[in-house]
Amino acid sequence: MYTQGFLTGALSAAAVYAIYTVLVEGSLSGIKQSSNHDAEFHKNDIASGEDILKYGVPNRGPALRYYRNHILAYDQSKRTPVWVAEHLTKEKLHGNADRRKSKFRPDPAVPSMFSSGNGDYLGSGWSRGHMAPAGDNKYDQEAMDDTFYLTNIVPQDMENNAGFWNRFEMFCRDLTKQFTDVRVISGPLALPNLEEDGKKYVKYEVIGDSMVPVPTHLFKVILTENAETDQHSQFLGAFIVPNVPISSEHKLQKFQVPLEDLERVAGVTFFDKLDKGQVQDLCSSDRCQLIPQKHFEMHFIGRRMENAKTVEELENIWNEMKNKKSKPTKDIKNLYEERKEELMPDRMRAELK
DNA sequence: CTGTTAACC
DNA sequence: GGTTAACAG
Repeated sequence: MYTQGFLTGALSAAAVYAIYTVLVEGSLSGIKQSSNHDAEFHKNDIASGEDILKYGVPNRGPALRYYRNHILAYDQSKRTPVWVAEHLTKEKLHGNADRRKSKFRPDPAVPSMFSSGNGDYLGSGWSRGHMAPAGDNKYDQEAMDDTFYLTNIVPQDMENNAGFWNRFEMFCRDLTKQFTDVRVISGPLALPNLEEDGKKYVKYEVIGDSMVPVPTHLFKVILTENAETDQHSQFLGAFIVPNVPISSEHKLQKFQVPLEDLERVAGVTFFDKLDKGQVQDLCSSDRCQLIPQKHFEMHFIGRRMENAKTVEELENIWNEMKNKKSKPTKDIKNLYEERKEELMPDRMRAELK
């Protein structure tokens, strides 16, 4: 397609035909055409793989790696995953696994020359973004620990990671409330950019001594189904999100793309064995709503209030929120009053009486 | 929840 | 270096 476009754009139709006849038919130079009659000759001419690969195949391709609760294809030349697949269920989202007990570290199974290190990310300006989220593995500490291997990590914009992408991951988890099975495949992309000279270039920063590529975009493919009900209704959505801060004004659907478009740029097909004819659009019926930014903020303000150790700290959180002009919800206000009462020293309480 | 940085032994 | 505490979206 590209070749044809290039040729017809640069040359006349007659010239194109001339080139065609030279290359394919060999009519002008008298080159003997190869035909099906020669097939046997070529067949015998094929070298034996045993000979060529006597000393093994180059071990540089994407390799499948299996962990407790996710599987990924790892690109050793980029020190990042190509894709990471996981299976979300309600059960896996509940438990006592604590991310504070986990540490980012290289997967010991990956040769160090093909692995990134924490030092690559330190001071780089980019955060270590999980592809399989830690929060999807509350049921098991070791499964959560697995997600902290750097094989599962890509350089990600901090605000994107903590904000939009975070809410995107929450959205995936919330889907388990409607569906028994949620399958998610995530990964980095390096997409071409149209530059001033009118040409497209793939350009990305690399960080640290390992030169870890900073993806221009991240993708997710989500497939949901209900095993319990007889209806085979499955829903699928593919998304490409730029690796930059994304304001809460943007809806998730803005980043939805046809699955094939993603597959084309990712160089991978997803859910190959799925009968796509039966599958419906995940985002139909208004199903692709991220949790509202306000609820998102209030959730963490609530957590901070619960952890506040002094009245001053509590007041600071309260005032900080007010300064941001985000009005507290009723729950937050109740929590504030509650904590205030709890943290109030006995003597102060006595003085009030 | 998502993370980083600074300080410490 | 590994762990802890404080901080930020």
